[in-house]
Amino acid sequence: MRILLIHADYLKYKTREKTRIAEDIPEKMRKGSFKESLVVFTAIEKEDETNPTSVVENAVDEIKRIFTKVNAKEIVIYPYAHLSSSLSSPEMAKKILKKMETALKNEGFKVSRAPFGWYKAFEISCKGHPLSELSRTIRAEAKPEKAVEELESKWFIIDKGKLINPQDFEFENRDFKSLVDYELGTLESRGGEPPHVKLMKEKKLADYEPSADVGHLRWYPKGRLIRDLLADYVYILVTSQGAMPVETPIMYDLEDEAIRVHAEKFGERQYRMKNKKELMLRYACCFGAFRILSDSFLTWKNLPARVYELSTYSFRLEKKGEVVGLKRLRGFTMPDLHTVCRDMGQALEEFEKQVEICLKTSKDFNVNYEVIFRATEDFYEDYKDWIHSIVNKVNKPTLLELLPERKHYWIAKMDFAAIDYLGRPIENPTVQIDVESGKRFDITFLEEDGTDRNPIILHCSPTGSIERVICSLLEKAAIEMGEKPPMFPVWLSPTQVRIIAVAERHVDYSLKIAEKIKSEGIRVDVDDRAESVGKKIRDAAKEWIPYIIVIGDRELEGAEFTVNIRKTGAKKIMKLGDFISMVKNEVNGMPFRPLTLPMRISERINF
RNA sequence: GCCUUAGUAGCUCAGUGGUAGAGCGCUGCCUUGGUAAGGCAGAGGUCGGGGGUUCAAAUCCCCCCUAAGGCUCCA
Repeated sequence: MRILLIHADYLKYKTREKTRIAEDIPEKMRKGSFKESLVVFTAIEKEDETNPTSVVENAVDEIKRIFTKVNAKEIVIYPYAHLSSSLSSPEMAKKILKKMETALKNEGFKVSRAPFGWYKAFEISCKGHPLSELSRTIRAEAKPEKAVEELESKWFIIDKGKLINPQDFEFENRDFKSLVDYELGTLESRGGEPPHVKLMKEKKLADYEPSADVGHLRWYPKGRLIRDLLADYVYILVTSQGAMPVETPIMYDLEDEAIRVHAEKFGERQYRMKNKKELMLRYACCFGAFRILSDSFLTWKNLPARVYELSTYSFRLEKKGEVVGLKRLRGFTMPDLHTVCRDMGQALEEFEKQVEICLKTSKDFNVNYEVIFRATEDFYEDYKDWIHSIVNKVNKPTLLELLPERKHYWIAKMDFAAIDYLGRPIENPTVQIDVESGKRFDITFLEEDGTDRNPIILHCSPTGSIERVICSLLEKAAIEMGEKPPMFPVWLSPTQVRIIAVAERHVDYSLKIAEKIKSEGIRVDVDDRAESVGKKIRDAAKEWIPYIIVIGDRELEGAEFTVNIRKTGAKKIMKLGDFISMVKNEVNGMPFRPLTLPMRISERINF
């Protein structure tokens, strides 16, 4: 709180016009006139909201002290926003100002208060003696640190239906051991920059954007193409499961009680912005989805109801030192599926389906996930059999965390993590059972018996953030380097087929073949540069292109092509039709988008 | 956010007080080639930004920005 104290001969004010945040006042408060008074211009600040009682106490003490010193006759509290650039909410300000007034009255002072939120004309005559103008910053006393001991989680490994103490478990798999060590805080980190950072730049997918905030990336055409393909992938995946895509705003008004409470739980990691309103940038799609659901008329017949949004972007003000590459960003894109469930039975059924789609993404990306199931102890006791059946679906040892009590909005969740080159987990898909938000966001549905109920809500991101998916793919490639040629899955490769024209006279024919391949829904380009064949092969390999076809005199005459297949390193002589079928078979069922770069690579920008 | 380290051409880096460098990439020319770098030439720099010390600063000092590593944290 900031206050400016003026010892005045007189103060006169008159209300002119209301502002949006004006308090309702009785007629007699519309103007005021005071003599020999201590006028306290007051601005209530953001930080006062955390401990208003203590701020009021401290302010009252200070005002009392000065009042006695200057020997004034009465006190006037005058709201004056201009003393601070970090104001509290108007509601809180009104509350605190009134509390100050009451507290001072209770101590026997003659106190008046000018109305809050009005444009006022005023006239003041300052006495001009040394103590007649004073400014003070009032703070809440430092809150004694809460000595609440955090209850510790219990950790187990579920393997073939048995609970095993992690210390006694015999690990057969590097990734799972890394995950367990990381979660239990015993991971010995090898250190070093995760290799995907270099790769994302080298492959011209993405780069840091120094002119934005830390942790916001620029995406080049190839990276953008991969992002779009992944977005298409998740869209098809969730809509095939009955999800309804929506789109909601990226920023929310903190005056909304439910949003504020939900946001406070997220702590300091929010982006906030303030002009007329105080707004927060969303850190997930929950707000938008919940607002749609709470404004909808839901009945038991509608449930389960699945609402999907790809958050381009979600914002989290991660600590600077923690932001790295594609792994931890301040602006990222996350598929977010919310499922409204009638009761726990339905929630468990849906949870199971969502675990299945999370596992499917592992197959489609060809990325291994290790798995953690987290639940409160109560939930574990009540649903032990169900948990074990879910873990069975995963079909490998799974880490189990049991929380002594509910800390967050969920009572159970399953997290899937890829493991990076350095052995650290990249948290990707997740499914969570939320028992809190239904009530908090006033989401209700009409039950069969005619009563209104709050639903259970599942949160699910079937892939984790798009950036982290790409991160996992690059980290996996880095791990495989040396053993085999690193590459993306063919359906995600920006260029799927590169045609190399041996000499200039082969370019026209190369382009003709390329057009044919392109018309089959395959991304193809032509290296028409005046470079040696060796050089062009090398460059294509550096781009991790899955298939390379060289076209020279031989191909001009015959009907067969030599194809370099990256995955196996094989050189195969094929007819064009057979080649096209082979590629189509490889990308079968996966989304397709055309190449968004010039077909002739001599025309390309070197990003 | 804290501690440590770094920032020189588009990229990777050399240069420790005295004329701004190399390789790759780029542009042009020569070469028209058959499976992982053909040859020659040229362009390209506010040496991260600002301030200071000095006759003279990429180089020494201070502040800031950005990045990396570690710590801590991530419903």
